[in-house]
Amino acid sequence: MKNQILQSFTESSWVMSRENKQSTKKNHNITIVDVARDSGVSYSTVSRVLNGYEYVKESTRERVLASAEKLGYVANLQARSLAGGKMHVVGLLVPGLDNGYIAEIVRGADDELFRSDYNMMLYTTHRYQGKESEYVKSIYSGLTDGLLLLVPLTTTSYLDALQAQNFPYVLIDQADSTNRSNIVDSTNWQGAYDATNYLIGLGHRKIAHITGLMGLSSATERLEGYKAALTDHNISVDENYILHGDFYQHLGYTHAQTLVNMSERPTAIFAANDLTAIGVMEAVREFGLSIPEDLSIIGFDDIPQSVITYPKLTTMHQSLEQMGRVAVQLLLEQIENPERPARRITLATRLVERESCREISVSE
Amino acid sequence: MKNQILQSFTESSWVMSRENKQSTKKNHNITIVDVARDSGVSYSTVSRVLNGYEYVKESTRERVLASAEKLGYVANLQARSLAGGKMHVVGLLVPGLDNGYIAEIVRGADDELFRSDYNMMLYTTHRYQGKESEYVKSIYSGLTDGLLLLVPLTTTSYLDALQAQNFPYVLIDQADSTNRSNIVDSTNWQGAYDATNYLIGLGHRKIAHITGLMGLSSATERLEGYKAALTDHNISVDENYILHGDFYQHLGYTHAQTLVNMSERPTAIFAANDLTAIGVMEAVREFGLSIPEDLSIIGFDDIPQSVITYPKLTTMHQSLEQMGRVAVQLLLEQIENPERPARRITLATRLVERESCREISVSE
DNA sequence: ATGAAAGCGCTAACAG
DNA sequence: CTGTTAGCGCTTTCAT
Repeated sequence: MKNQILQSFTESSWVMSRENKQSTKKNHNITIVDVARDSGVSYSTVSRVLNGYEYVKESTRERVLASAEKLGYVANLQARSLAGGKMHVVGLLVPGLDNGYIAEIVRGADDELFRSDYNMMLYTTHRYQGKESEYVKSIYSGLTDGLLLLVPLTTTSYLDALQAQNFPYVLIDQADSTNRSNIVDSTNWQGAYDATNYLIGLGHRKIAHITGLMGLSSATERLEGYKAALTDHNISVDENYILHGDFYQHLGYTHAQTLVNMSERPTAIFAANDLTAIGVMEAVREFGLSIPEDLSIIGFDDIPQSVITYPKLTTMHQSLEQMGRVAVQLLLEQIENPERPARRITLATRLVERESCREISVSE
Repeated sequence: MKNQILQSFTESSWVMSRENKQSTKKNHNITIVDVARDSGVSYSTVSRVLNGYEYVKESTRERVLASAEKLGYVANLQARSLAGGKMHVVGLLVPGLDNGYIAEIVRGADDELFRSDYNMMLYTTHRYQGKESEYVKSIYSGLTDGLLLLVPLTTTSYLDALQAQNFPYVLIDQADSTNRSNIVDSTNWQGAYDATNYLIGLGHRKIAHITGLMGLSSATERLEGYKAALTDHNISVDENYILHGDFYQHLGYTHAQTLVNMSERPTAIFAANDLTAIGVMEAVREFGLSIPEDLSIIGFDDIPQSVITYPKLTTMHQSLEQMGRVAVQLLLEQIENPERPARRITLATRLVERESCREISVSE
C-alpha cells in the first residue's frame, strides 16, 4: 500500500512534495541521505554508486539506483562541485548572438553538451574587451569546468591565466601563438584561396576583398589566401581593392559603396564572411547595379541567411555546427584528462555555388 | 618588501599563483578566510561586508574590501549557494537560437543580467517536449535561482511544479491559464489586428494568413486579431485563406505555394512572423510573382533579417530586446521578493512600413 | 565491499 | 557592530 503511493508519486517525480508551505529558502529536496535511508546503506555508498565507483556489490548498486529513481533524486551540483567533483557546466564565451555564424556553432556545441549531460553557461562580450577577461574570472568562481572561447579578441590577455591554472579551454576559430591551446577551426587560408580562385576561374581579374576583423586569425588567414590566389595567377595585388571590415554587415555596406564608386570598379568582391557579403549586396543594389550581372559576390561561412538573400549567396561553406561539436568533445576530453596534450582540429571548407557570381569574358 | 610583492602580484590579480604544479583538483583559490586573515576580522564579518550587510563599521568595511581587492578574491558561487545564498544564475529556456526573434530577446535578457551581475544558463529545447521538462528538473539541481521560459510549448506540464515549489520564473511571449505566472509579452491581438487593418486600408480584400504554432498563445492571439479586423470590415473570414504554420520558414514556403496556386489567389498574405514571411517571399518569387506588385506580404516581429530581404519586409515591430530586459527585471524582483504577486507586462507593437506591401485598387 | 568522518567555502542564526 | 558555530549536500580518505 505504502509502496503503491510512493510508486504513483514517482510518476511525476519532479512534481515534488507540496506540503512545504512557505519554506523560507530552498525547499528541502531529496538528498543522498534520503536515498541512503531508503535503500538501507550509508550515504557514502550511495555516493559511490552514483559516481560509478567500481567496487560496489551489484545487488547494492541496484537497490540504491532503484531508491534514487523512486525518490526522484537529483544531484545537487553545488555540493558536488564544492566537495571536489565536477560541476557539469561549461562556459561558452561568444561575441554575441546577432550572427548566424555564431548561432550555428552554439547550436552544435549545445547539442553535444546535452548528449554528454553538461550544461551551458553563456557569456556574451559584444566585442567589449573588458568583458572578456571579466568573464574568464568566472572560472575562479568555480561555476564551470571548462571554457569554450569563440573568436575571442583579446586571447593573449587571459590565455596565460588559463594555462597557468591548467584550466581546460578550447579556442574556436581563432589561432593562438602559444601553441598550447586546444583549437578547432577551418581551413581559412585554403577557403579564401579557393574562393578567389573560383572567381578567377570565372574570368574575373579585378577582385576586391573586404576583410574581417584583423585581430582575428580567421581574418588574416583569409586575406592571405586571397592574396596568394591572386599572385599564383599573376594578378597583382591592388591595395585599393583591400578594405578592412569587421565581419559585420555595416562595414560591408560602406566599403562596397567605396568600391562601386571607384573608376576601376572591381567586377567581383570576395567578402570575408556572409554577413559582410550581405551588406555588400545591399550597397550594390542601392547603387543600381545588379548581382551577378554587374558584379559578382562571394562570401564565407554559409550561414543560414545566405540562402534567403536575393540572389542567393555563393559562399565558402564551413561546418559551423560541427565546429561546435568538435570543440565540446575536445573540451570534455581535456576535462576528463587534464594531462592530454593540446590538439588542433581543422575542418575543411567547401565552395557552395549559388547565384551571386557569374562568368565574365576577358573583354568585360 | 613583502608588501611590494603582494602589490605587484595584485596587478593581475586573476593571474593566480603559478607555484601549484599539478594540483589534482581545483587550485586553492583565495577564500573568504584568506581575506579575513588579511584584514584581521572574522570571516563572518567578511561575509557580511561582501553581502552588503548594513551594520558594519565603515572602517572595517573598507579594510575588508581593500583586502579582498588586493588578494583578488572571487566568491565561490557553489559554496555560497549551498549555504543558502543565491547562485546568481538564471536559466533561460529557449526553443533554439536559429531565429532572429529569439536571439534578440536573449540579447536583451543577457544584457540586463550582466548589469545585475547575474549569469545566464542557456537551455535549448529544439521544440522537443521531453527536453523541456527535462530542463525544468535543473532547478532541483540548484543550479539556477530562477527561470526565464521563452515561448515554451508544454507550459502546463511543469508550471505546476514550478508554482508548487514557489520557484521564480517568468513566461516570455506566452500566456498561461493559471494566471499565477509572471508574464511579459506583446500586444499580439492588437498587432495582428493592425497588420490586417493596414492591408485592408491598402485596398486588399483577399487576405490570407499563415498562422504560428497553434499551441502558443502568440499564434492564437494573432489569428484572432486577424479575424477580428476582417470581420470589422465586413470581410468574411475564409477558412481556405487560413493555413497553419509553425513560425518557421519552411511552412511559410509550402503554404505560400498552396496560396499562389489557388484560383482565387489572395492579394495579400499576413504571416504570423517574419521568418514565415521570408519563406513566403521565396515561394512567391519562385512562382514568378513579384512583391509587392502581384502580392503584398506583411510579417510580425521585425527581426533584424527583415531588412535584408528583397524587397524589405513590412512588418509589425515588437520590442524584442526590451522583452528580454523586462523579463529579467521581473524575474529578479521575484527572486528578491518571492511573495510579490505575479505581474504581466505587455509591450506595444507598431507597424513598420517597408517595401513588401502596396496599395491596390478595388478593381484588382 | 561499505561505514565513519573530515572538510569544500560560505551564509545565517545566535551570542555577545 | 562582530565573533562563534552550525550546517548546506556531497566526495574522499581512512578504517574495517
